[in-house]
Amino acid sequence: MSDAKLPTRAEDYSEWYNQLVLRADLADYAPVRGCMIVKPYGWTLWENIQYQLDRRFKATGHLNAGFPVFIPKSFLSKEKEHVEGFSPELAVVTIGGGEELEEPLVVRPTSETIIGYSYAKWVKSYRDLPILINLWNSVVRWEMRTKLFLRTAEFWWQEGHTAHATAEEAEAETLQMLDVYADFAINEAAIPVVKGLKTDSEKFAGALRTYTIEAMMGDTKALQSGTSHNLGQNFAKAFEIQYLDRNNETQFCWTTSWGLSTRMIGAIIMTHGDDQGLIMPPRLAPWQVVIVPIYKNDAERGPVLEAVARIKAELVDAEVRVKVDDRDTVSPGFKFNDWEMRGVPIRIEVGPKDVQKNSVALSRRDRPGREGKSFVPQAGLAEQVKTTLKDIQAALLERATAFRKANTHEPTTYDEFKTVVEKGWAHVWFAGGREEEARIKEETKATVRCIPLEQPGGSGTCFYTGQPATQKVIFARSY
RNA sequence: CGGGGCGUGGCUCAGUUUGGCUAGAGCACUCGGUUCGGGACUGAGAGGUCGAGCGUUCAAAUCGCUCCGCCCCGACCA
Repeated sequence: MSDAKLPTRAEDYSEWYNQLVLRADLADYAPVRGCMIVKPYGWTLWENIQYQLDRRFKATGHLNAGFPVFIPKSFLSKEKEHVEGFSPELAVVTIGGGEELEEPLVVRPTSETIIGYSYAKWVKSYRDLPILINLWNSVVRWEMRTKLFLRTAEFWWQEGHTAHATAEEAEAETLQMLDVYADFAINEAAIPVVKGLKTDSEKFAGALRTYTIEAMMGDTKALQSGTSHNLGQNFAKAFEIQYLDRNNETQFCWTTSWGLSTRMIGAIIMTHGDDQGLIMPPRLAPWQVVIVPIYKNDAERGPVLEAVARIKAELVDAEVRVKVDDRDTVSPGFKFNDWEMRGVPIRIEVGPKDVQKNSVALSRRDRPGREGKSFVPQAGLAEQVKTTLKDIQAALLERATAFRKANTHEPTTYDEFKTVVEKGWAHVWFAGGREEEARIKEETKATVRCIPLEQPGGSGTCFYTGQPATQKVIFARSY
């Protein structure tokens, strides 16, 4: 497991990340190029993410459904931009049951097309609308360069697909789900995000508009952490999703789609992790508390384990997710480092002295070393733990927000801009288009992450073209 | 697909330049003993077609050719 120190983030951020994912036991490499195996500890985190998203989807009227992993190849071609966007990264099945297939099947890279096919069958009348469906599944995109959780050939996600009678409704849905993502990121994952609109060159293939939540990672690069697309009538027209309105006139639907993936796990790692390892936000942590029993001999062992069992039961009653590390084969010191690597928010040590004094040692993962360690009475421990978990959750969000603020700059010239995007975000007035974006990317590796929904108002001078600009955008290097 | 690097026990690597003894080390693993409040110590043990194939040679991890795989950098991306 964890036998030595991680490289520090300053030494080699990429290597820090790679080793952490493996050593925190989140995931492993698969025998298939670019694919990953999500291990139980990582999958439990994903389940907690799923639960928090799913309850929000349900609360906004969506239901889950299952759709096929195979999509007829011809479906992909029906929407022009969509096929252009996805063709290069498709996995295609040409043989089934030993026979060459009449029509090759694409392993779904996303389900807009097969959804379009189905919705066209299901929608006849304005009374059938809206359709509000979400899918929990995995999709495959044959990526050139992969990195665990951030970009793999197969990844797990949810994809919501809705169909509406009007453009206004579709836009409202798109923005509502963007809000759901932002609320989830901020309040569950403790990751501050910027809600914004993607530029044309960054939007989803086939969408009218793409909205995004963008987060700053520990190396100041940006990570697109969730997207919500207003598909307009593009897919409705390609798949003939039509209905009769109140006036008995045929209309095309307006559709949306929105997704958030296991990439969020990468975001959690890179937002909160430190040189000791992971720091799990308490609300999503697989284990919120780990209890390490400490004893020298059999005489001490009994009473200690008895106290541990009692404390565990109290925490479980208080609905705290708690793990007792009763491994006899490794030392307490090893366990401390191991669980710090894995990011458990609170560690409780129970030793002979604690048994005598009815106390425990309680350590907060967000404050390493002595500073985060205190000795607290066993009486009222459950309440103390719940309060501390809330504190940690708040502290993580606060720290990440301060970090983002400290690394977001407002350059006004291209020279300043070039320096700034080496090590942070640039929040700038911008009047350029596709061509300017491409040139800036070429020269600085930075791209427009989004046009934030929250705008200062007024106008300014574009840092690049010198033209008057009416909006500020965020430029950054990204994953 | 272009440029660079690397393939030796589970992992990290030494050995390859200059071919030559039974292919080594550390970590991890198994069994025993002592330990246990910040990554324990010790004794014994198990584990290797040296990425694959062909060739050169008395002799190949080591030299040559071919292939395969992985990593890094670029072009593409939730």
